[in-house]
Amino acid sequence: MPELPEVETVRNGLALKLQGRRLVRVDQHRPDLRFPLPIDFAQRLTGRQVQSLDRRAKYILIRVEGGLVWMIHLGMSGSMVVKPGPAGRPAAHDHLVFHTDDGWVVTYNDTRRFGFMDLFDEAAMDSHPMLAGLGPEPLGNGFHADGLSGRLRGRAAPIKSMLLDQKVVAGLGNIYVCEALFRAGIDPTRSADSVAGADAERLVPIIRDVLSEAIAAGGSTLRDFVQSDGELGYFQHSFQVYGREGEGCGRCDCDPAATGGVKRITQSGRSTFFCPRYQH
DNA sequence: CACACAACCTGTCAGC
DNA sequence: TGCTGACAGGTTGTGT
Repeated sequence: MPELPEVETVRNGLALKLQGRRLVRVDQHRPDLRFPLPIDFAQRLTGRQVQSLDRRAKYILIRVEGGLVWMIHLGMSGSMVVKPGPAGRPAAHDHLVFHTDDGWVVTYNDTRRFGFMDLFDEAAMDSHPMLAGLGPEPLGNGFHADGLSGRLRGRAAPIKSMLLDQKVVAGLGNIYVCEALFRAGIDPTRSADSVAGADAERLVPIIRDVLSEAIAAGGSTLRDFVQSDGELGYFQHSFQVYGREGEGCGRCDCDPAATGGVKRITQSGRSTFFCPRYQH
């Protein structure tokens, strides 16, 4: 499911219901997600007030009373859905259920269990292994052409793979990398090094635009992704290449029946969608 | 060090 | 209907 826009959408929805509320009960239905949950996770969260919700890359970082940070990563299939209580029977893969003092119920569901959570002291944030070493936020001031070029220069790996690397830029995933490279007319198989310079300069604002538009649309809804309020994001209707193998790309006037349209290839084990006639 | 690939886990869909 | 294989939005760890 979730790349930066989806995680931001979830953070927003959670903030509306959780900020300032106290967690009066936490039901934990299994000891682990992708990794073991911290010792006494549910017990340590119970009774604490939620202070603020932030996002870094694809992580949701929730400050709770007592100087703790509750970290959530949704993995591929995780969701946090908020509903008015009381809670019914947990559905399949409802691994954690959080109850607020004003009667809302937040359920973490994750079929594939690639997601994970942590709970640690605020002071340990900078050195947290999942957060240290992340690249700049693509929507922040720290993301700029000079910096991006610096990280791409000398790298032989394909630009597609480099942009998926969270150390290069934090928060992009398979969909938005494909879409950004398409909009920029950059062939995903080109070496990262060859994109440093003028192409990186064009790419930076395009990445910002794609992400901003997706956030404004409430993210993309694929398969079972739902926002925390149960609404559906609709940015998937704006995809120009992702998931559109064989269709016309809409930018070049090629006839998909004759040229094959959008192509799907595999790079570093992930599907890449692109138009070989429009992207060079 | 840089890069490719398998693994983690479950579900769905296409093809036979 | 049922089986098999491919594939799915991410990240980590291993191997070359």
